[in-house]
Amino acid sequence: MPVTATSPNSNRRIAAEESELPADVDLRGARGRVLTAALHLFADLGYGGTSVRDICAQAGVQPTTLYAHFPSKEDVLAELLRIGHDEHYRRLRAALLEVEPDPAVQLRALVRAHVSSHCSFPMLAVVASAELHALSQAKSQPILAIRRQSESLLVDVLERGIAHAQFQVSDTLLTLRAISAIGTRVAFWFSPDCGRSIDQIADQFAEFAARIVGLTTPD
Amino acid sequence: MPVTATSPNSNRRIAAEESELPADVDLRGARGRVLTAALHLFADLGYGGTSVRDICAQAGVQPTTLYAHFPSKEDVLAELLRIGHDEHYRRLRAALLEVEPDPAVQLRALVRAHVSSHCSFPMLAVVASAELHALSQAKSQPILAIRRQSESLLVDVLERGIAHAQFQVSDTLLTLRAISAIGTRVAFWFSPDCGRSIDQIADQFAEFAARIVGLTTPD
DNA sequence: GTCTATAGTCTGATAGAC
DNA sequence: GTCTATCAGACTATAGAC
Repeated sequence: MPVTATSPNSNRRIAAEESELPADVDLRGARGRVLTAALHLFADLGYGGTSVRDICAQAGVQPTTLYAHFPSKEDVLAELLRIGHDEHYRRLRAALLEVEPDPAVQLRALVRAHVSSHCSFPMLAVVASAELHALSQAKSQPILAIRRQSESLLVDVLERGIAHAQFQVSDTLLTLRAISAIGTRVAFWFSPDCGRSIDQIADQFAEFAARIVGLTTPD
Repeated sequence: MPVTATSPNSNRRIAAEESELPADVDLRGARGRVLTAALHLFADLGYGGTSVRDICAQAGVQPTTLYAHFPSKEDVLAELLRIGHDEHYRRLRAALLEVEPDPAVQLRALVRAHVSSHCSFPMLAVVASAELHALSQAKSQPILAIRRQSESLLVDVLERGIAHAQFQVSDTLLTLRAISAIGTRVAFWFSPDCGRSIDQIADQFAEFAARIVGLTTPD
Protein backbone atom coordinates (compact mmCIF):
# COMPACT_ATOMS: atom_id res chain seq x y z
CA MET A 1 0.00 0.00 0.00
CA PRO A 2 1.43 3.40 -0.91
CA VAL A 3 2.11 6.28 1.43
CA THR A 4 -0.90 8.57 1.42
CA ALA A 5 -2.83 10.90 3.66
CA THR A 6 0.19 12.32 5.42
CA SER A 7 -1.73 15.44 6.58
CA PRO A 8 0.49 17.67 4.47
CA ASN A 9 -0.07 21.30 5.33
CA SER A 10 -1.99 21.30 8.57
CA ASN A 11 -0.44 22.05 11.91
CA ARG A 12 -3.36 20.57 13.78
CA ARG A 13 -2.06 18.03 16.16
CA ILE A 14 -4.98 15.66 15.70
CA ALA A 15 -6.31 14.39 12.40
CA ALA A 16 -9.69 13.18 13.65
CA GLU A 17 -12.54 15.63 13.20
CA GLU A 18 -15.12 13.90 15.33
CA SER A 19 -14.81 11.94 18.47
CA GLU A 20 -17.13 10.15 20.77
CA LEU A 21 -16.94 9.69 24.44
CA PRO A 22 -17.41 6.16 25.75
CA ALA A 23 -21.02 4.97 25.82
CA ASP A 24 -21.34 5.18 29.59
CA VAL A 25 -20.74 8.93 29.65
CA ASP A 26 -23.99 10.89 29.88
CA LEU A 27 -23.90 13.44 27.08
CA ARG A 28 -27.35 14.86 27.78
CA GLY A 29 -27.66 18.18 29.49
CA ALA A 30 -25.21 20.97 30.01
CA ARG A 31 -22.64 18.83 31.79
CA GLY A 32 -22.35 16.47 28.85
CA ARG A 33 -22.13 19.31 26.34
CA VAL A 34 -19.43 20.99 28.40
CA LEU A 35 -17.43 17.76 28.50
CA THR A 36 -17.78 17.25 24.75
CA ALA A 37 -16.84 20.83 23.96
CA ALA A 38 -13.86 20.74 26.32
CA LEU A 39 -12.67 17.49 24.77
CA HIS A 40 -12.62 18.96 21.28
CA LEU A 41 -10.94 22.19 22.35
CA PHE A 42 -8.33 20.57 24.62
CA ALA A 43 -7.44 18.14 21.84
CA ASP A 44 -7.10 20.92 19.29
CA LEU A 45 -5.70 23.84 21.24
CA GLY A 46 -4.43 22.28 24.44
CA TYR A 47 -5.56 22.98 27.98
CA GLY A 48 -3.64 26.24 28.25
CA GLY A 49 -4.86 27.38 24.87
CA THR A 50 -8.51 26.93 25.75
CA SER A 51 -10.52 29.28 27.95
CA VAL A 52 -13.60 28.57 30.00
CA ARG A 53 -15.40 31.01 27.71
CA ASP A 54 -14.37 28.97 24.65
CA ILE A 55 -15.68 25.78 26.19
CA CYS A 56 -19.00 27.27 27.23
CA ALA A 57 -19.51 29.04 23.90
CA GLN A 58 -18.99 25.77 22.04
CA ALA A 59 -21.27 23.99 24.50
CA GLY A 60 -23.96 26.62 24.01
CA VAL A 61 -24.12 27.69 27.62
CA GLN A 62 -23.13 30.79 29.52
CA PRO A 63 -19.54 31.06 30.80
CA THR A 64 -20.62 30.45 34.38
CA THR A 65 -22.66 27.30 33.76
CA LEU A 66 -19.47 25.26 33.79
CA TYR A 67 -19.07 26.04 37.46
CA ALA A 68 -22.45 24.51 38.26
CA HIS A 69 -21.05 21.13 37.17
CA PHE A 70 -17.32 21.32 37.85
CA PRO A 71 -15.38 23.09 40.58
CA SER A 72 -12.90 24.46 38.05
CA LYS A 73 -11.57 24.21 34.52
CA GLU A 74 -8.90 21.86 35.83
CA ASP A 75 -11.58 19.46 37.06
CA VAL A 76 -13.08 19.28 33.58
CA LEU A 77 -9.71 18.13 32.29
CA ALA A 78 -9.34 15.71 35.19
CA GLU A 79 -12.73 14.16 34.42
CA LEU A 80 -11.88 13.73 30.73
CA LEU A 81 -8.57 12.12 31.63
CA ARG A 82 -10.26 9.82 34.12
CA ILE A 83 -12.83 8.75 31.51
CA GLY A 84 -10.15 8.14 28.91
CA HIS A 85 -7.78 6.19 31.12
CA ASP A 86 -10.64 4.16 32.57
CA GLU A 87 -12.01 3.16 29.18
CA HIS A 88 -8.53 2.30 27.94
CA TYR A 89 -7.79 0.09 30.94
CA ARG A 90 -11.14 -1.70 30.70
CA ARG A 91 -10.55 -2.48 27.03
CA LEU A 92 -7.08 -3.87 27.70
CA ARG A 93 -8.35 -6.04 30.52
CA ALA A 94 -11.33 -7.26 28.49
CA ALA A 95 -9.04 -8.15 25.59
CA LEU A 96 -6.84 -10.23 27.88
CA LEU A 97 -9.81 -12.08 29.33
CA GLU A 98 -11.01 -13.15 25.88
CA VAL A 99 -7.93 -15.05 24.75
CA GLU A 100 -6.07 -18.16 25.74
CA PRO A 101 -3.23 -17.65 28.21
CA ASP A 102 -0.41 -17.81 25.69
CA PRO A 103 1.99 -14.83 25.85
CA ALA A 104 2.16 -14.46 22.07
CA VAL A 105 -1.62 -14.48 21.76
CA GLN A 106 -1.99 -12.16 24.73
CA LEU A 107 0.54 -9.72 23.33
CA ARG A 108 -1.36 -9.46 20.06
CA ALA A 109 -4.65 -9.06 21.90
CA LEU A 110 -3.28 -6.32 24.13
CA VAL A 111 -1.74 -4.37 21.27
CA ARG A 112 -4.92 -4.68 19.21
CA ALA A 113 -6.91 -3.29 22.14
CA HIS A 114 -4.35 -0.56 22.82
CA VAL A 115 -4.38 0.58 19.20
CA SER A 116 -8.12 0.29 18.60
CA SER A 117 -8.81 2.21 21.79
CA HIS A 118 -6.63 5.07 20.54
CA CYS A 119 -8.38 4.95 17.15
CA SER A 120 -11.85 4.84 18.65
CA PHE A 121 -11.29 7.77 21.00
CA PRO A 122 -8.51 9.78 19.40
CA MET A 123 -9.38 13.04 21.13
CA LEU A 124 -9.47 11.44 24.55
CA ALA A 125 -6.17 9.76 23.78
CA VAL A 126 -4.51 12.95 22.54
CA VAL A 127 -5.65 14.86 25.59
CA ALA A 128 -4.56 11.98 27.82
CA SER A 129 -1.08 11.85 26.36
CA ALA A 130 -0.49 15.56 25.77
CA GLU A 131 -2.32 17.39 28.56
CA LEU A 132 -1.80 15.35 31.70
CA HIS A 133 0.99 17.72 32.67
CA ALA A 134 -1.56 20.53 33.04
CA LEU A 135 -3.06 18.79 36.07
CA SER A 136 -1.81 19.44 39.58
CA GLN A 137 -0.03 16.58 41.33
CA ALA A 138 -3.06 15.88 43.51
CA LYS A 139 -5.44 15.54 40.57
CA SER A 140 -3.06 13.60 38.34
CA GLN A 141 -2.26 10.98 40.96
CA PRO A 142 -5.37 8.76 40.52
CA ILE A 143 -4.99 8.99 36.75
CA LEU A 144 -1.36 7.95 36.88
CA ALA A 145 -2.46 5.00 39.01
CA ILE A 146 -4.76 3.78 36.22
CA ARG A 147 -1.97 4.31 33.71
CA ARG A 148 0.39 2.16 35.76
CA GLN A 149 -2.24 -0.59 35.96
CA SER A 150 -2.61 -0.59 32.18
CA GLU A 151 1.13 -0.58 31.69
CA SER A 152 1.58 -3.51 34.05
CA LEU A 153 -0.78 -5.63 31.95
CA LEU A 154 1.68 -5.38 29.07
CA VAL A 155 4.72 -5.75 31.31
CA ASP A 156 3.33 -8.96 32.77
CA VAL A 157 2.73 -10.45 29.33
CA LEU A 158 6.21 -9.44 28.18
CA GLU A 159 7.82 -10.97 31.25
CA ARG A 160 5.87 -14.22 30.89
CA GLY A 161 6.82 -14.43 27.22
CA ILE A 162 10.44 -13.90 28.12
CA ALA A 163 10.32 -16.42 30.98
CA HIS A 164 8.81 -19.02 28.63
CA ALA A 165 11.57 -18.25 26.12
CA GLN A 166 8.92 -17.35 23.55
CA PHE A 167 10.09 -13.75 23.25
CA GLN A 168 13.64 -12.80 22.27
CA VAL A 169 13.94 -9.57 24.19
CA SER A 170 16.94 -8.23 26.10
CA ASP A 171 15.40 -5.12 27.68
CA THR A 172 11.82 -5.28 28.89
CA LEU A 173 11.49 -1.55 29.53
CA LEU A 174 12.64 -0.55 26.06
CA THR A 175 10.32 -3.15 24.55
CA LEU A 176 7.43 -1.79 26.58
CA ARG A 177 8.26 1.77 25.54
CA ALA A 178 8.49 0.88 21.86
CA ILE A 179 5.25 -1.08 21.72
CA SER A 180 3.36 1.50 23.77
CA ALA A 181 4.64 4.35 21.62
CA ILE A 182 3.31 2.84 18.41
CA GLY A 183 -0.20 2.84 19.84
CA THR A 184 0.02 6.15 21.65
CA ARG A 185 0.96 8.05 18.51
CA VAL A 186 -1.91 6.55 16.51
CA ALA A 187 -4.34 8.96 18.17
CA PHE A 188 -2.53 11.91 16.58
CA TRP A 189 -2.70 10.79 12.95
CA PHE A 190 -5.65 8.39 12.74
CA SER A 191 -8.74 9.55 10.94
CA PRO A 192 -11.58 7.55 9.40
CA ASP A 193 -10.39 8.97 6.04
CA CYS A 194 -6.86 7.58 6.34
CA GLY A 195 -7.75 4.65 4.11
CA ARG A 196 -7.39 1.95 6.74
CA SER A 197 -9.99 0.55 9.09
CA ILE A 198 -9.35 0.46 12.80
CA ASP A 199 -9.11 -3.33 12.65
CA GLN A 200 -6.55 -3.18 9.84
CA ILE A 201 -4.36 -0.82 11.81
CA ALA A 202 -4.77 -2.79 15.02
CA ASP A 203 -3.88 -6.05 13.28
CA GLN A 204 -0.87 -4.54 11.54
CA PHE A 205 0.51 -3.05 14.75
CA ALA A 206 -0.13 -6.29 16.65
CA GLU A 207 2.00 -7.93 13.97
CA PHE A 208 4.72 -5.30 14.44
CA ALA A 209 4.67 -5.91 18.20
CA ALA A 210 5.02 -9.64 17.60
CA ARG A 211 7.99 -8.99 15.32
CA ILE A 212 9.56 -6.65 17.90
CA VAL A 213 9.60 -9.42 20.51
CA GLY A 214 11.12 -11.77 17.98
CA LEU A 215 8.12 -13.83 16.94
CA THR A 216 8.32 -14.78 13.31
CA THR A 217 5.19 -15.02 11.28
CA PRO A 218 4.35 -18.02 9.17
CA ASP A 219 3.91 -16.26 5.79
CA MET B 1 17.13 -6.19 31.97
CA PRO B 2 14.28 -5.50 34.41
CA VAL B 3 11.69 -2.80 34.17
CA THR B 4 12.83 0.19 36.19
CA ALA B 5 12.63 3.96 36.24
CA THR B 6 9.03 4.17 35.10
CA SER B 7 8.61 7.74 36.41
CA PRO B 8 6.08 6.59 38.99
CA ASN B 9 4.41 9.55 40.62
CA SER B 10 5.25 12.53 38.48
CA ASN B 11 2.89 14.10 36.02
CA ARG B 12 5.69 15.98 34.30
CA ARG B 13 5.54 15.20 30.64
CA ILE B 14 9.28 15.14 30.20
CA ALA B 15 11.75 13.17 32.28
CA ALA B 16 14.88 15.06 31.29
CA GLU B 17 15.94 17.79 33.69
CA GLU B 18 18.53 19.47 31.56
CA SER B 19 18.71 20.04 27.89
CA GLU B 20 21.11 21.61 25.53
CA LEU B 21 20.44 23.46 22.38
CA PRO B 22 22.50 22.46 19.34
CA ALA B 23 26.04 23.78 19.34
CA ASP B 24 25.42 26.33 16.61
CA VAL B 25 22.87 28.21 18.69
CA ASP B 26 24.36 31.28 20.35
CA LEU B 27 23.47 31.04 24.03
CA ARG B 28 25.34 34.18 25.06
CA GLY B 29 23.40 37.31 25.77
CA ALA B 30 19.79 37.93 26.52
CA ARG B 31 18.51 36.33 23.34
CA GLY B 32 20.17 33.03 24.14
CA ARG B 33 18.97 33.08 27.73
CA VAL B 34 15.42 33.81 26.58
CA LEU B 35 15.55 30.87 24.16
CA THR B 36 16.88 28.54 26.83
CA ALA B 37 14.31 29.64 29.38
CA ALA B 38 11.46 29.35 26.89
CA LEU B 39 12.61 25.87 25.89
CA HIS B 40 12.48 24.64 29.49
CA LEU B 41 9.12 26.24 30.20
CA PHE B 42 7.44 25.21 26.94
CA ALA B 43 8.63 21.64 27.46
CA ASP B 44 7.35 21.56 31.02
CA LEU B 45 4.21 23.67 30.97
CA GLY B 46 3.38 23.98 27.31
CA TYR B 47 3.19 27.12 25.20
CA GLY B 48 -0.22 28.11 26.51
CA GLY B 49 0.82 27.44 30.08
CA THR B 50 3.84 29.73 29.88
CA SER B 51 3.70 33.52 30.00
CA VAL B 52 6.17 36.02 28.61
CA ARG B 53 6.78 37.09 32.19
CA ASP B 54 7.67 33.50 33.17
CA ILE B 55 10.18 33.25 30.36
CA CYS B 56 11.84 36.54 31.14
CA ALA B 57 11.95 35.87 34.88
CA GLN B 58 13.71 32.55 34.26
CA ALA B 59 16.05 34.23 31.77
CA GLY B 60 16.89 36.95 34.29
CA VAL B 61 15.70 39.84 32.15
CA GLN B 62 12.80 42.24 32.34
CA PRO B 63 9.50 41.21 30.75
CA THR B 64 9.97 43.57 27.82
CA THR B 65 13.46 42.47 26.86
CA LEU B 66 12.00 39.54 24.96
CA TYR B 67 10.50 41.97 22.50
CA ALA B 68 13.92 43.42 21.67
CA HIS B 69 14.86 40.04 20.19
CA PHE B 70 11.60 38.49 19.01
CA PRO B 71 8.49 40.10 17.52
CA SER B 72 6.23 38.03 19.78
CA LYS B 73 6.02 35.06 22.10
CA GLU B 74 4.89 32.99 19.12
CA ASP B 75 8.13 33.79 17.30
CA VAL B 76 10.15 32.42 20.22
CA LEU B 77 8.33 29.12 19.83
CA ALA B 78 8.76 29.23 16.06
CA GLU B 79 12.51 29.73 16.43
CA LEU B 80 12.82 26.81 18.86
CA LEU B 81 10.84 24.59 16.52
CA ARG B 82 12.98 25.66 13.58
CA ILE B 83 16.18 24.89 15.49
CA GLY B 84 14.87 21.51 16.58
CA HIS B 85 13.59 20.39 13.20
CA ASP B 86 16.70 21.65 11.46
CA GLU B 87 19.06 19.79 13.79
CA HIS B 88 16.98 16.63 13.50
CA TYR B 89 16.99 16.73 9.70
CA ARG B 90 20.73 17.39 9.51
CA ARG B 91 21.43 14.41 11.78
CA LEU B 92 19.25 12.10 9.70
CA ARG B 93 20.90 13.21 6.47
CA ALA B 94 24.40 12.93 7.95
CA ALA B 95 23.64 9.42 9.17
CA LEU B 96 22.52 8.37 5.69
CA LEU B 97 25.65 9.78 4.09
CA GLU B 98 27.90 7.77 6.38
CA VAL B 99 26.70 4.28 5.46
CA GLU B 100 26.72 2.03 2.45
CA PRO B 101 23.61 2.25 0.26
CA ASP B 102 21.94 -0.89 1.51
CA PRO B 103 18.33 -0.39 2.68
CA ALA B 104 18.76 -2.53 5.78
CA VAL B 105 21.90 -0.65 6.79
CA GLN B 106 20.31 2.69 5.96
CA LEU B 107 17.19 1.87 7.98
CA ARG B 108 19.28 1.11 11.05
CA ALA B 109 21.34 4.26 10.57
CA LEU B 110 18.25 6.45 10.20
CA VAL B 111 16.54 5.01 13.26
CA ARG B 112 19.70 5.35 15.32
CA ALA B 113 19.95 9.01 14.31
CA HIS B 114 16.24 9.60 14.89
CA VAL B 115 16.38 8.12 18.36
CA SER B 116 19.69 9.65 19.42
CA SER B 117 18.52 13.05 18.25
CA HIS B 118 15.45 12.78 20.48
CA CYS B 119 17.63 11.64 23.39
CA SER B 120 20.19 14.38 22.89
CA PHE B 121 17.64 17.19 22.71
CA PRO B 122 14.61 15.87 24.57
CA MET B 123 13.16 19.28 25.37
CA LEU B 124 13.41 20.46 21.78
CA ALA B 125 11.82 17.20 20.70
CA VAL B 126 8.99 17.40 23.21
CA VAL B 127 8.22 20.98 22.22
CA ALA B 128 8.46 20.04 18.56
CA SER B 129 6.03 17.18 18.87
CA ALA B 130 3.64 18.66 21.44
CA GLU B 131 3.53 22.39 20.74
CA LEU B 132 3.59 22.79 16.98
CA HIS B 133 -0.17 23.21 17.05
CA ALA B 134 0.24 26.48 18.97
CA LEU B 135 1.79 28.10 15.91
CA SER B 136 -0.29 29.89 13.31
CA GLN B 137 -0.53 28.29 9.88
CA ALA B 138 1.87 30.83 8.41
CA LYS B 139 4.58 30.20 10.97
CA SER B 140 4.18 26.42 11.05
CA GLN B 141 4.44 26.01 7.29
CA PRO B 142 8.26 26.17 6.95
CA ILE B 143 8.61 23.84 9.94
CA LEU B 144 6.22 21.32 8.44
CA ALA B 145 8.30 21.48 5.27
CA ILE B 146 11.41 20.37 7.18
CA ARG B 147 9.38 17.65 8.86
CA ARG B 148 8.23 16.32 5.48
CA GLN B 149 11.82 16.28 4.24
CA SER B 150 12.91 14.24 7.25
CA GLU B 151 9.98 11.89 6.84
CA SER B 152 10.73 11.35 3.18
CA LEU B 153 14.24 10.15 4.03
CA LEU B 154 12.71 7.22 5.90
CA VAL B 155 9.99 6.67 3.31
CA ASP B 156 12.58 6.44 0.55
CA VAL B 157 14.59 3.85 2.44
CA LEU B 158 11.47 1.83 3.20
CA GLU B 159 10.37 1.90 -0.42
CA ARG B 160 13.80 0.85 -1.67
CA GLY B 161 13.92 -1.99 0.84
CA ILE B 162 10.50 -3.13 -0.30
CA ALA B 163 11.39 -2.82 -3.99
CA HIS B 164 14.53 -4.90 -3.42
CA ALA B 165 12.38 -7.48 -1.60
CA GLN B 166 14.58 -7.04 1.47
CA PHE B 167 11.72 -5.76 3.63
CA GLN B 168 8.55 -7.75 4.21
CA VAL B 169 6.13 -4.88 4.60
CA SER B 170 2.57 -4.61 3.30
CA ASP B 171 1.76 -1.01 4.26
CA THR B 172 4.49 1.60 3.98
CA LEU B 173 2.57 4.34 5.78
CA LEU B 174 1.82 2.21 8.83
CA THR B 175 5.43 1.06 8.92
CA LEU B 176 6.60 4.66 8.77
CA ARG B 177 4.20 5.66 11.53
CA ALA B 178 5.26 2.80 13.79
CA ILE B 179 8.98 3.37 13.40
CA SER B 180 8.67 7.13 13.75
CA ALA B 181 6.51 6.79 16.86
CA ILE B 182 9.09 4.74 18.72
CA GLY B 183 11.63 7.53 18.34
CA THR B 184 9.25 10.41 18.87
CA ARG B 185 8.10 9.13 22.25
CA VAL B 186 11.66 8.64 23.49
CA ALA B 187 11.94 12.36 24.17
CA PHE B 188 9.19 12.14 26.79
CA TRP B 189 10.71 9.41 28.94
CA PHE B 190 14.45 9.50 28.30
CA SER B 191 16.68 10.78 31.02
CA PRO B 192 20.39 10.27 31.61
CA ASP B 193 19.36 8.45 34.81
CA CYS B 194 17.21 5.86 33.02
CA GLY B 195 19.99 3.30 33.16
CA ARG B 196 20.65 3.11 29.44
CA SER B 197 23.03 5.13 27.32
CA ILE B 198 21.79 6.96 24.28
CA ASP B 199 23.71 4.52 22.07
CA GLN B 200 22.16 1.51 23.80
CA ILE B 201 18.65 2.87 23.23
CA ALA B 202 19.41 3.87 19.65
CA ASP B 203 20.86 0.43 18.86
CA GLN B 204 17.95 -1.39 20.49
CA PHE B 205 15.36 0.65 18.60
CA ALA B 206 17.24 0.25 15.33
CA GLU B 207 17.01 -3.49 15.97
CA PHE B 208 13.25 -3.16 16.61
CA ALA B 209 12.84 -1.25 13.35
CA ALA B 210 14.72 -3.97 11.52
CA ARG B 211 12.45 -6.58 13.04
CA ILE B 212 9.36 -4.55 12.13
CA VAL B 213 10.31 -4.61 8.45
CA GLY B 214 10.89 -8.34 8.68
CA LEU B 215 14.67 -8.50 8.88
CA THR B 216 15.79 -11.34 11.07
CA THR B 217 18.89 -10.97 13.15
CA PRO B 218 21.66 -13.49 13.20
CA ASP B 219 21.75 -14.20 16.95
C1' DG C 1 -29.21 25.08 37.19
C1' DT C 2 -28.84 28.89 34.53
C1' DC C 3 -28.58 33.50 34.13
C1' DT C 4 -26.38 38.84 34.51
C1' DA C 5 -22.89 41.37 36.38
C1' DT C 6 -18.47 41.83 37.90
C1' DA C 7 -14.43 41.26 40.97
C1' DG C 8 -9.53 40.71 40.90
C1' DT C 9 -5.75 39.09 38.42
C1' DC C 10 -2.89 38.11 34.65
C1' DT C 11 -2.13 38.43 29.74
C1' DG C 12 0.73 39.95 25.39
C1' DA C 13 2.50 43.86 23.85
C1' DT C 14 3.88 49.08 23.49
C1' DA C 15 5.89 53.94 24.60
C1' DG C 16 9.61 56.36 25.73
C1' DA C 17 13.71 57.39 28.88
C1' DC C 18 18.56 56.22 29.05
C1' DG D 1 19.31 46.78 24.19
C1' DT D 2 17.56 47.15 28.55
C1' DC D 3 14.96 49.48 31.57
C1' DT D 4 10.24 51.66 34.08
C1' DA D 5 5.62 52.37 33.47
C1' DT D 6 1.52 51.03 31.57
C1' DC D 7 -2.35 49.99 28.23
C1' DA D 8 -6.28 47.39 26.80
C1' DG D 9 -8.16 43.22 26.85
C1' DA D 10 -8.71 38.32 28.42
C1' DC D 11 -8.48 35.31 32.15
C1' DT D 12 -10.69 32.19 36.08
C1' DA D 13 -13.89 32.35 39.28
C1' DT D 14 -17.65 34.34 42.39
C1' DA D 15 -22.09 36.81 44.03
C1' DG D 16 -26.68 36.92 43.86
C1' DA D 17 -31.25 37.21 41.21
C1' DC D 18 -34.59 34.03 39.27
